[in-house]
Amino acid sequence: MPKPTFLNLSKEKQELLINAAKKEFSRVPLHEASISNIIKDAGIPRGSFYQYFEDKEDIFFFLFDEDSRRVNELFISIIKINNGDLFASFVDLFKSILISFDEPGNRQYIKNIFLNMNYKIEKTFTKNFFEENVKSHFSELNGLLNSENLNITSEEEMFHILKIMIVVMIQNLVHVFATELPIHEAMATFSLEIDLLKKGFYKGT
Amino acid sequence: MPKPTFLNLSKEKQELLINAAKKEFSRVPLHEASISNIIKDAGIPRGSFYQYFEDKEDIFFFLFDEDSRRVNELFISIIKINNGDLFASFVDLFKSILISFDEPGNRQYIKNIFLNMNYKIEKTFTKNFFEENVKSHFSELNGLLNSENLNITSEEEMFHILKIMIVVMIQNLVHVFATELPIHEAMATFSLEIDLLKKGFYKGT
DNA sequence: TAAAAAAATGACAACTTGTCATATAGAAAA
DNA sequence: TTTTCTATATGACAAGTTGTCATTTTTTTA
Repeated sequence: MPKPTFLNLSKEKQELLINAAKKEFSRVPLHEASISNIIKDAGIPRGSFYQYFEDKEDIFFFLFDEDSRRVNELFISIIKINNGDLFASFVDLFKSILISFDEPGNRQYIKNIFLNMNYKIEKTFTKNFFEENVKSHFSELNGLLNSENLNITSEEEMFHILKIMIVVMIQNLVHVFATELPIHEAMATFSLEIDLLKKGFYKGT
Repeated sequence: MPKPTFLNLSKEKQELLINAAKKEFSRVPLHEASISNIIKDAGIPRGSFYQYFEDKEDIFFFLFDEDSRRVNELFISIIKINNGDLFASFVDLFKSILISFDEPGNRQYIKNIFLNMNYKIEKTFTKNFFEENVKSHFSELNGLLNSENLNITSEEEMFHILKIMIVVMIQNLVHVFATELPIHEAMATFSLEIDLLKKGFYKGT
């Protein structure tokens, strides 16, 4: 979380820093990013940076939390369009993220994030779907989704299904960003895996 | 990959370095690890380190590749015990890994790895199950697994099922290591997710 | 035993990072 | 409008890091 001092800054100065940070996080992943580069690019003195943020993780997660919140909003709207169809919604979300990857300024930034998707980053990404502080939010999601055709007996199972869908989607995204797989191939693979999840791995005899 | 010079070293000197590295990777995750600490602990001059390894990633993956190879061997033996039952085997593997986590020297080392499980680490872990250079190995796995009761129509689907099972297992492991969840609770959660995967998310109407 | 190749060594330049004493600006009080 | 107090800005600095490379030492080869 940025310190209050940062929030008191003018929008312009805030953006100056944000842009410099995004540029650095596009160049290299978080753990290789250099605060020196960010302040040089933003043209602010070193001491000021530490007046605004704890460290580079702090500014990184400030950016990323915003990004993942946007993805979540997108997901909510996609679910509505699909009348609560969980599977169709994930396929659409997947495609939307792939398309945004092809937008000019995003490519390296997104790639650096996904190829270094560790616990903390994944948790930030996922918590906007349903966690602790957002518990009420999970209910919102739960209300939007059509669970009629889902093979579940409790809300807990619904939670685990979502968890699995998300991790499978993330894994597919990582794979795409790592191998620069064309969109249509990525879509085919992801759809195949979603189908497997739908029908189940086990064939009762 | 270590340089030839390292492999020419006596086993004792190799272990000296390996142990120092493992100690450092137990203290902090890879990206925070310091070569200075490793060489100080091993009592070798700085230049020597670079004679043996490219950088800290190099020695990290030398260790981790060995670790994940051991896990794979374990997995193979577990499958045999379970007569090729994919689901039972994953549950057993999950439990084995949890138990090894409770062994003294391992705890922090394993935790640091799983909480920073990025693409490269996951790929190293996974490749020993079935990838490119080990393609023949996937066939071995494929031969061991009992696919009679699996809901698949091709070897490709089998590959995707394995991929999903692994990523779900990893996600559960990460969760356990992050929250210090007791083994029995972890087992319950993982079993529940495996059951969901078995029966499928979609209820045909 | 002399020459050539391989390995060991540690000082060094070129970076990092986070801190802190000091300077400056802004707001509140007198 | 001064004075006082508080918040912010600043950049030099200590303490650390990394990878390199000229030299020395050891081992092989001829």
